[in-house]
Amino acid sequence: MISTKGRYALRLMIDVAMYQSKGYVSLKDSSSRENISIKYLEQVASLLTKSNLLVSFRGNNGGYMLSKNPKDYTVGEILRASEGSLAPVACLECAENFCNRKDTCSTLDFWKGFNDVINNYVNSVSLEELVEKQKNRLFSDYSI
Amino acid sequence: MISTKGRYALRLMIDVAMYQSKGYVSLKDSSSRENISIKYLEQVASLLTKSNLLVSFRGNNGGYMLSKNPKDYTVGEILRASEGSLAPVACLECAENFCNRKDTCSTLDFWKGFNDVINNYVNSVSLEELVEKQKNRLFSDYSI
DNA sequence: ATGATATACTAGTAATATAATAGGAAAAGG
DNA sequence: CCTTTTCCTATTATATTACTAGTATATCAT
Repeated sequence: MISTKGRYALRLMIDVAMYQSKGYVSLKDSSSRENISIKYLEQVASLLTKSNLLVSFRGNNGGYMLSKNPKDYTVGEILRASEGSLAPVACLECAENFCNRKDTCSTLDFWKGFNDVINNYVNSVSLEELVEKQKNRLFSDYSI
Repeated sequence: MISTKGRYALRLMIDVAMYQSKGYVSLKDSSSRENISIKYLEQVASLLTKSNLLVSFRGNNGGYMLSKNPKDYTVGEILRASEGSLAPVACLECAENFCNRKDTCSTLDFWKGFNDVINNYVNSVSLEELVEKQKNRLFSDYSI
């Protein structure tokens, strides 16, 4: 289960991508558009900035911008920066498996396959795809 | 992240499948083979029994057996019985999405795709596959 | 300079979930 | 009747989640 950190991070990245054309996007604006507590969003933004997925600028007219083109982000890197590992079991979190059952475990291969399927999916979706979909949704919104 | 409930449930199902030829498999035996607390394994077994994935028998020479052929179980149903939903986000846990953002959410399609990928994988692996792999591992174990 | 605005960093906290442990009741067989 | 086993409920220590709060620091407009 993905926590609010990862979910908010993804929404923030999409929001920044959609509004950064006019300059740095402040959390005040993002948080009100996305209905997320600004103080909590600060912590999420901090994770993304530390991982160099966002660039921050302090002070008046400050805020955040993307560090690269939306097409060059995968959702996977955004989720891993905010959530930590997406591994379904602890023994697959880092490259080396330290579990002492690893040579006889009846389920390890299954979990490895699961881990691969998860990472293949999140790495196959780009931020750009989500941003374009959302732009189309907003432009074609003829509801009252 | 899959919790101990789901991981132990899967190992228990494999263990029962491997040893049920001689009759009901007791948790005393399974727990010592798998190095899992018997009291905790009781709770896991209870979930599987309530979902009719295991059949229990009380008293002397009692224990658990599978309710059907190993090839007719998917890992998905075992994990869902023990873990609950495997949905990556709460709004996809039940058939109807009650989230009030569902019509404008920029990330819902992504999460739906994620949910599909997860369920397709866990539903594609049968208990039999894991049991056969484990049997081969034990038979070909020439280590001291 | 000063004040408004914004991020950066650290600490605290209520609620919930996890991973057990514990005790006893009920069933079945010898 | 005694042993073995599942069944059921309660308790608990620890960790995680999802925030809230406060303060420091940077930037810009006036």
